[in-house]
Amino acid sequence: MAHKAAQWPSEETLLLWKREQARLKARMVDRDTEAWQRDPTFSGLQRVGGVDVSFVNGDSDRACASLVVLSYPELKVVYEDSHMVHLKAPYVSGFLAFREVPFLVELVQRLQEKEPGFMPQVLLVDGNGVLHQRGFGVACHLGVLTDLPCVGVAKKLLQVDGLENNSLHKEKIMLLQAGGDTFPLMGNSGTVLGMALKSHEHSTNPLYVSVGHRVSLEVAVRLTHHCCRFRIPEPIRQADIRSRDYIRRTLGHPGSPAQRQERSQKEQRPKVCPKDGPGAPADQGRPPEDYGRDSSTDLKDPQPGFQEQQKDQQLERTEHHEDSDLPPPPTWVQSPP
DNA sequence: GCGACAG
DNA sequence: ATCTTGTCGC
Repeated sequence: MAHKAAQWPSEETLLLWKREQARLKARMVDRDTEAWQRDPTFSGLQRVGGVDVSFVNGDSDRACASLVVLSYPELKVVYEDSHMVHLKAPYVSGFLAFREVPFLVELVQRLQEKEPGFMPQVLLVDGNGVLHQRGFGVACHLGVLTDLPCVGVAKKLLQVDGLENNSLHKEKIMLLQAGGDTFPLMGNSGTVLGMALKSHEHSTNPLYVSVGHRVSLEVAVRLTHHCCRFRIPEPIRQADIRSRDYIRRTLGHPGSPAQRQERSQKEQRPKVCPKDGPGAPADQGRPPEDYGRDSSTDLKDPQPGFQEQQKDQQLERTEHHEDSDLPPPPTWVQSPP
């Protein structure tokens, strides 16, 4: 009995969600607040985090949430925490945070409690920041709730405030030459909501970078670019790779009975090396029901459009084997600062 | 009915 | 987000 699939939120729920976004938005800071952000070389920046949530096949509510921390500028993984979760809210464009953010916050809290020395100085988030229907995407949401500097990095343009992925936009993309090239995403309001970034020399489709929290757009873009070994910034890419890997190791392949060894949620190994697995503290057993917001399901159809995206991904596949392998990993590879 | 739709 | 093999290119 899989937990029932979430249903489409009621209008009332959507109203509450919008109100929550407006409330939290008042706390968002859209400028640089850290010393390293002012430095041309980001001197002082040592840890960059990345978060992602990967899903289980057809299950609309089972997923693996991952938080990784990479050293900067080496971009080596120094901390990892992957964790199976039960999603309670459906995906609704404009409300991604209500689906994923509770689990991302939990990952940050676990890090704060167990290895505060590994707390990232900035977090790259898979999704938008202020480039959003109401100027408060998941990167802003996570940033405000954790008070960590956050950058929104989306792979597709969210068409809001007059922004359109039309022929004009595609022309601008074609004009991007070298990795690091950008063009501003100006909404009808005249505000620059974000930047399209050619993140890699051989990358066709740009990334859409926007401010999440406690960072300027300029720094957000420069940092994102400096984190790209491939099209997707390494912190997000590693979080994605490891969360997907965790699912494959834990659930095995759907069609093979040999992999029936399903570890239930107890098996979640937090991180640090002490061979003595601390197991689950005691927090994930009973989530407060008054999550307030939840419900409903929804799935999107893939659109038969561009085939270029796969080109970039293939480029990554051909070379990512250098670090994609991780046995039952000891989470971090460096000594605490 | 048609188009849009971060992850 | 997820489903998947081969294929082309350096």
